[in-house]
Amino acid sequence: MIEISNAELSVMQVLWQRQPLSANDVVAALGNEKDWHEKTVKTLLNRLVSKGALGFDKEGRAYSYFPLITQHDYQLEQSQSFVERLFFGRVAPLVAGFASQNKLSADDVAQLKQLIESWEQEQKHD
Amino acid sequence: MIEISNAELSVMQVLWQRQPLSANDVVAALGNEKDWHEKTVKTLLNRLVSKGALGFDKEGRAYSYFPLITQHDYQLEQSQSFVERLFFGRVAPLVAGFASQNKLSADDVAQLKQLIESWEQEQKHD
DNA sequence: TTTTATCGATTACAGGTGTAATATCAAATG
DNA sequence: CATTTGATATTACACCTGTAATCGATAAAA
Repeated sequence: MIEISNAELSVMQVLWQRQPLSANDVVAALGNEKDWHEKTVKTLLNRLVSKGALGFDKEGRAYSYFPLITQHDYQLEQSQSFVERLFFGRVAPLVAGFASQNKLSADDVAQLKQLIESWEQEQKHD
Repeated sequence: MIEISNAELSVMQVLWQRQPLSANDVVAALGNEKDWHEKTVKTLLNRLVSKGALGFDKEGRAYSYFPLITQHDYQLEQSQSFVERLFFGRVAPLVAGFASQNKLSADDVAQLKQLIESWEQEQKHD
C-alpha cells in the first residue's frame, strides 16, 4: 500500500481535481492555500512519482503529471484504516462526534438517510 | 495540538482502556496484538510523556502512567482533521464508502438513525 | 553490605517528512 | 553556434518514527 504524507496529499488533491497538469500548474493551483516554495512542490511531485502515486508524460521540456491511484480508492483505504485505529472499526461513533460538534450539514444528513435506506433494502432481500 | 504517532497511539489505547498502569502492565497489555520488545514500549511511553500526552506518578521504583488527554477529545480532533483532509469536511461520503464495502453494522445503522433523528429535532426548534 | 536485578533515561540508527538549495541538462534565444 | 533559461534530478538537513540497546541509579536479594 502506497503511503502518502500530508504534504504529498495536498498535491494529490490538486491532481485528482484536474489532470494531467504540469509541475507549474500544480504550483499555481497550490498557491492559494499553501505557502510553499516552488522547489518544495517539485520535490513532492518527485516523491509521489517514486512512490508510484503519480505518473507523467514528457511534453517536451516539462512533464505532465497524473495520478496513478484514484481518489476514491485512496479515500476508501484510508477511511478504513483510520476508523479501525481510532474507533476499532465502527464508523457511527465518528459521525456522532461530528453531530456533537454541529459539523453535520443538511446535505450530510440527507445522504446518510439515503444510505440507510439502501442498506435496509439490502438487508431485506438477502 | 499534540501529535501522536501510530505506534504511540496503540499505547494510548491501552491506557484509555485501563488507567493508571505501570510500564510493565502496558507491555503485557500490548503483548497480544503487538510484537514489540519491552524496550520499544518504554520508549513510546517516554515519548508520550515528553509530548504531554501521558503523565505519571512515582509509585516507588516503577511509574504509574495515565493519559493527560481524553480518548474522546483525541477522536474528535483527529476525525475532524481527517475528514477535512480527505473529504473536504463532509462526513457522509466517508460513511458511503463504508456502506459500499459492507462495513456498516446493524449497530452502526441503528446509531446513525438515532443521530439523524436528534439532528432533525434540533433543527426544528431553532 | 556487596551484588544483582530492574527501572527509567539516554543514546542509536535507518528511513520518512517538511522544506528547500544546488546541480545538470536540454530547449529557447541571440 | 554560444548562451541563457527553465525543467527535472540530486543533495541537504533537521525533526519525527519505528525499533531497540546501553547507561546509570536504586531497590531487592544474598
